[in-house]
Amino acid sequence: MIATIKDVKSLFPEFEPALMDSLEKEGTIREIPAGTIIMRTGQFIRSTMLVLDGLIKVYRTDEDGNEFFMYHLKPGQACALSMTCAIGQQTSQISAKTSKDTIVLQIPIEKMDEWMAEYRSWYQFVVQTYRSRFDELLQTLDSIAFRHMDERIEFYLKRHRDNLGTNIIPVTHQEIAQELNSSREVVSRLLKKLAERGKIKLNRYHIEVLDL
Amino acid sequence: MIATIKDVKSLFPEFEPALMDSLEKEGTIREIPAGTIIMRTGQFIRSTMLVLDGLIKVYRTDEDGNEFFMYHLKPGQACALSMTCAIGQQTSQISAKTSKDTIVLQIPIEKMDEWMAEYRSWYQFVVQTYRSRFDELLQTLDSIAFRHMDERIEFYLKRHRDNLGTNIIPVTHQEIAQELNSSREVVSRLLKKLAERGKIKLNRYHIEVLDL
DNA sequence: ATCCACAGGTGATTAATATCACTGTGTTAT
DNA sequence: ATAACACAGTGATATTAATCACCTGTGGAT
Repeated sequence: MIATIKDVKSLFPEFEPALMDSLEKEGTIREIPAGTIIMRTGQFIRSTMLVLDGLIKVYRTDEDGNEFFMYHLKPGQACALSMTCAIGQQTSQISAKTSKDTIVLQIPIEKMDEWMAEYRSWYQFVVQTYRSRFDELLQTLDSIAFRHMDERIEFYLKRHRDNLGTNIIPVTHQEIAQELNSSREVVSRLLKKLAERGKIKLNRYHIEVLDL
Repeated sequence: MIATIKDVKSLFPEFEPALMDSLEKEGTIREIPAGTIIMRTGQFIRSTMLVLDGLIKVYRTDEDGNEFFMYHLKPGQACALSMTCAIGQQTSQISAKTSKDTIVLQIPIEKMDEWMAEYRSWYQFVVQTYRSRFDELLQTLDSIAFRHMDERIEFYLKRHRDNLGTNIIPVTHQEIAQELNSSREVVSRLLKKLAERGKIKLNRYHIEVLDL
């Protein structure tokens, strides 16, 4: 436990000491195994989360069960879900799932509000979080609005490489297809072309990024 | 001038009196004719804006000059641009353009920050603004990710009807095509089908929404 | 050893969208 | 009045993506 509070300090170096104390007092460390669905449909959020370790995948779902990858939450980032779920969505929803074993610091939602007035560093962090989530969502929008499927797949792989911190992306063609709202066959064929151009190496259960 | 401050009161009824005073002291009323580009590419933002009257269209552009409609800003809403432009975008950018003659209250960006700590009602407004812009962007993402062009056009028309407050949408097929990143011919053909199904009525220079 | 589920490869076909070429029809400028 | 132009309609064709059908290979589970 001491160890994880130390982690908070190194992951969020800009937090002021008083805020660190409050975090230690009010926050709860939660360990979540890989593959756990943290959030599904428009369920009410009772807490906000700081990611300390691991990786969380945030995606959009529609009423027919289709999915669409939005962005990852990495250590040092906050779950921006609490800001979106408060609004009543009519058709589609947001879901979140751990991509790795993940450790989060859970903070009661009312503290989040209190601290905004109290701690300048918290305020700046929250605003920064809104901004960067918004910006990432815009990049996702760009890729789907302006790019063809092959480029979207490249973008998908780049993001995963960067966020996973490794060139080995453990993902099946089926999963990519789902998260880009395409079909496995299309993804398979386009991946093959990328492999032919030497950009990636295909393997069963994972893809190695060579040069993107 | 007195009239417009009154407008602020009725458009933002939740603002506390002290905040209203500050707004009157620090804010500048600016009148912008329809069709003015307020923001282009990632230019630095020096002020935030409250929309008092009119309508602002916010859209994304890419390096090839393609556009993509994101959402409208209506009276009573704030320009969320200030939150996105701070981040250095690499490829794409945000632009904003007045769809009607528009009146905004311009606020120096540093006040925006100061007031967050000072006025609870300002804080809540800003957070609410982030949330609703995010939510609208998600709806835009949904329509492009999960829907075909005909449904996207319907969604486009619905939004415009609601935000313009009239069934007469003054827009050419070419403009719709641009904002959905499609082509005029495709839009024309799909609009014709919508008209055949009695959902809209086509006219030169404008479209009348009948039943969507 | 056999069966089965799942990853993935591939050809054939269809659907959606984009592009090209051309037409007509009002508006505006000269 | 007429030329120039922007808006819009439409057939033909091309491209991109989705769907269908079917196949192989691999790694359990029994």
